[in-house]
Amino acid sequence: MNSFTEENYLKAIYKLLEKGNRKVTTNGISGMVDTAPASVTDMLKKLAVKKLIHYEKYQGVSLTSAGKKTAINIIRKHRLWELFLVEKLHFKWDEVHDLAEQLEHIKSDMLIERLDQFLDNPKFDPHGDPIPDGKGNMHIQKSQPLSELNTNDKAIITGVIDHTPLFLRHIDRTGLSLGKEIRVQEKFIYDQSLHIFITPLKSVSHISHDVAKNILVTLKK
Amino acid sequence: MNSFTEENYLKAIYKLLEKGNRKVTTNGISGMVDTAPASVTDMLKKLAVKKLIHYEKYQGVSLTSAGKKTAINIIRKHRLWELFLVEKLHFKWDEVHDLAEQLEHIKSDMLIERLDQFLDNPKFDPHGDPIPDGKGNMHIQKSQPLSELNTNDKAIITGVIDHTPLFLRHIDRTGLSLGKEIRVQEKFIYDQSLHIFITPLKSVSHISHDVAKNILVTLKK
DNA sequence: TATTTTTTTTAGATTTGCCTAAATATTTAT
DNA sequence: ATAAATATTTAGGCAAATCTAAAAAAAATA
Repeated sequence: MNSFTEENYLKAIYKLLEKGNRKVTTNGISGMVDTAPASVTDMLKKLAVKKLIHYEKYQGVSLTSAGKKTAINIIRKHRLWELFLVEKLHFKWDEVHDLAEQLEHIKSDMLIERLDQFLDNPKFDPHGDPIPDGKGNMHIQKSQPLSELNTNDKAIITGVIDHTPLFLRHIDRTGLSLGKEIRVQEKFIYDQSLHIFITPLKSVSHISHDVAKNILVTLKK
Repeated sequence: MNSFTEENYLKAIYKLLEKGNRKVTTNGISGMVDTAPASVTDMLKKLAVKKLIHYEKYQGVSLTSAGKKTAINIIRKHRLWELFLVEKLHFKWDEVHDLAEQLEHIKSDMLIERLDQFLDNPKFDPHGDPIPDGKGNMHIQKSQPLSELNTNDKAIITGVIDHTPLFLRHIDRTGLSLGKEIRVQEKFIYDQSLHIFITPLKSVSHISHDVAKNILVTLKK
């Protein structure tokens, strides 16, 4: 059985690998788990002994298939709990991260199976991130930042890049939310900001480039 | 903030106090938390410094009001989670203890508030034990062991004394369950076993004294 | 009451996960 | 290609929670 802490390291490594990095660095992990690099080195050795990561001194790390499986399972648990909190306990999408961070470490396969059923085998969490199934498979949506759309493009909001509560609460104020259909009414050349028509609300929002970069959409042809 | 482990000690002490003991012993706690007496002594010192218990060398311990409050809150969380698992995730009543033992340590007042609401502010858990409210108050049912009933007494099953899965599963096989109305059809002098008529099922179960001692009922006049 | 038994505490270690400071590798820049 | 900067690892320690063995106190018994 892996400890709470080990699980957090594996999750951090998984997320860094996912973000493009093919080899993950000690410093990178250090930032992610908010722990001194020297401590990270200690843990890497431990995870290597347990065959959860590939690790060679100074060469960075990657996940073994066992490590990847563990990491994905934690992400599965995290996202299921987030959805539970939002959908059943009526938390807001900016409030659930830290709580799910605790709940994801509860040890019980049966619990997660039941939670999954209870939520009707959901494919996406409240931020639009895919929820891996019991085998680790997940639906990848082909999406792009809202900032890449052009005038008259139609799209659906499918996710966010920035997951901070500050950003999420900001989005709430714009009228945008997951699943909403939108149309780019105008894209301003000067600052790349956008006038977005939100179809179901029949209203228009002005979105800065900084915000648009952090919203993911799927184009509607 | 108290650690996972500290919380378990407080809960153990609370349960021992509840069971009649007015001063709780090191050995008693040791058995409860499954930890060597020497380790218990260490922890007691720590809890005393934190003013969660009253402790004097060799004199046993009791809870301060802060300690009691913490203990009751953990019990509240434990029982709410148990009910959630049974009622919403369809676990059986003999399956939820260990899981709730993990879940009870999740730190979030808001989570518990919401869970409580989600479950409609329940007063009792799946084993008939009272769920303390946010202020620590709980409904005490006046109940007695089934073994104390006499022929023709009518009663409702309201709880169990033995909480082990083995016992709980055994009860399931008898047809008895929480809330069921029963009548003592016959009490055998020889071995104190009982013939119990289960009103809603219109069926009769033979219950040994050992089992009857561990079932709690409320008399119907 | 004196002695034996039991309970509790102290002492000294261990493990996990973390730290800082110093040493060593690697990378970047001149 | 060498020097400077950065990244990583080693070394030595610390705190929490645990252990075993031994000492001390309390309780039970003769």
